Amino acid sequence: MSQARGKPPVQARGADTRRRVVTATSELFRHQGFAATGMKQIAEASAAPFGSVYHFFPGGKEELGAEVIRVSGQVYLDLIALFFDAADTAEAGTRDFFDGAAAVLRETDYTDACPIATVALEVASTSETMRAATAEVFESWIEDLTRRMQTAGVGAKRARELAVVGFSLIEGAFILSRATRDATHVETAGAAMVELVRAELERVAESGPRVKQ
Amino acid sequence: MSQARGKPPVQARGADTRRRVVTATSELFRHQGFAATGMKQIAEASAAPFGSVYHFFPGGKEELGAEVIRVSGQVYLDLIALFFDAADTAEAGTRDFFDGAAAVLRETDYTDACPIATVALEVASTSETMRAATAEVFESWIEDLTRRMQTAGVGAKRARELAVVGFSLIEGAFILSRATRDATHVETAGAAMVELVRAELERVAESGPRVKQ
DNA sequence: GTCTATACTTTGATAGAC
DNA sequence: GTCTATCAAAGTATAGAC
Repeated sequence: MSQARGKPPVQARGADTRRRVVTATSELFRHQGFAATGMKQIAEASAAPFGSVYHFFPGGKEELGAEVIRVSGQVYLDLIALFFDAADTAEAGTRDFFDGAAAVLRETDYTDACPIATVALEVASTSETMRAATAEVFESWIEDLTRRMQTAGVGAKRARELAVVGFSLIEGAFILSRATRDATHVETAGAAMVELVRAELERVAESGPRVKQ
Repeated sequence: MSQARGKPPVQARGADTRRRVVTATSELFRHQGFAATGMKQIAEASAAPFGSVYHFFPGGKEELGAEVIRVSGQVYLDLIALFFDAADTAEAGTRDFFDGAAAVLRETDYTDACPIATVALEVASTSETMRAATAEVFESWIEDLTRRMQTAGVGAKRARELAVVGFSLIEGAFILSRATRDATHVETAGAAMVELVRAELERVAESGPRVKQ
């Protein structure tokens, strides 16, 4: 995009390699975590020369890791948008998102849950730069969910509480479902979240119109 | 326990070494996870000779890991009992447990949350024996919480749902709080759980007595 | 930008003296 | 049961030819 005209696309292939490295690393992180993933394994999975990995990420594993966290965070943000924008209400969006997550979990043999939760726990007390990256991503999710709740009519403070609760429910249920290989836990957590959202919207519907009159 | 009588306590000192290895490994796992923890680091932290680690755990890192998961699970089960048995109601026990967890998180600079969550995510798709160990531990927690809810008067099905929701809330909030270094998330999740328990107990109080009359 | 070779460290694990 | 020495393999990272 930034090289739309003028400069020749000398980095066309390189940019593609970089993207492949990030994508492959993201999958490896989600599947086996940060510490268990080696740079050689990353190069192999990316179908990229080993040297290229360090060419694009001179900071090594930590720089690559932080980048992967940010990109994965954006992808998940887009996924949230996909579900909630397609739904008629915040309640329906919540339900569809949890049910969709449970379905994906089953389809992928319980490997495909949160792309960065494993890494987040691994680096929380061991790498300040990566920890900060996970914190930024999680905050962006919480803020997005908060905005959606507010749009649905929920007050700012309560909207953020619901966002934190929704995040916690799905992340915690992911842990339980992956460990037990039983996706119904995600559905149970989803049902609880849907009920919380429904109750809140009902409360808003009762007190909100009163103000408008 | 299996050598309560007959055999002399020839392994008295050895048993102590073994215990130190398990305890030290548990702390290392909680702090930095499974893959990032080395056997040599374990020996050093345990103040045990390297060879002794393999003497007690011939199966290597995986056998030691599974043992650590089980022991940590039991310790946490005792912690649940400590809080809930001291509380007058299930609602109070829930509140105290979440608030206590938040306090510990702050006191330990956000390292001391769930002892096995990091490992559980790491091994979920990479080690069947360790995955099974985490599943067993999580199930024991869920069952314990379910029983406590039932004792408080909640029906079996709903009691298990609340247990799953409580587990998910605290585990998910742990991820968020460790990443952002902000323990209020655990308190927010706790408040939501307390409200769910309170509402359920209220429902039971309204419909339950009717049966008894 | 690509790719190979290599430096250096650390890993999990084993053998064997004590 | 303790402790040291050692192994082969894998880890991260770098240098340098192309």
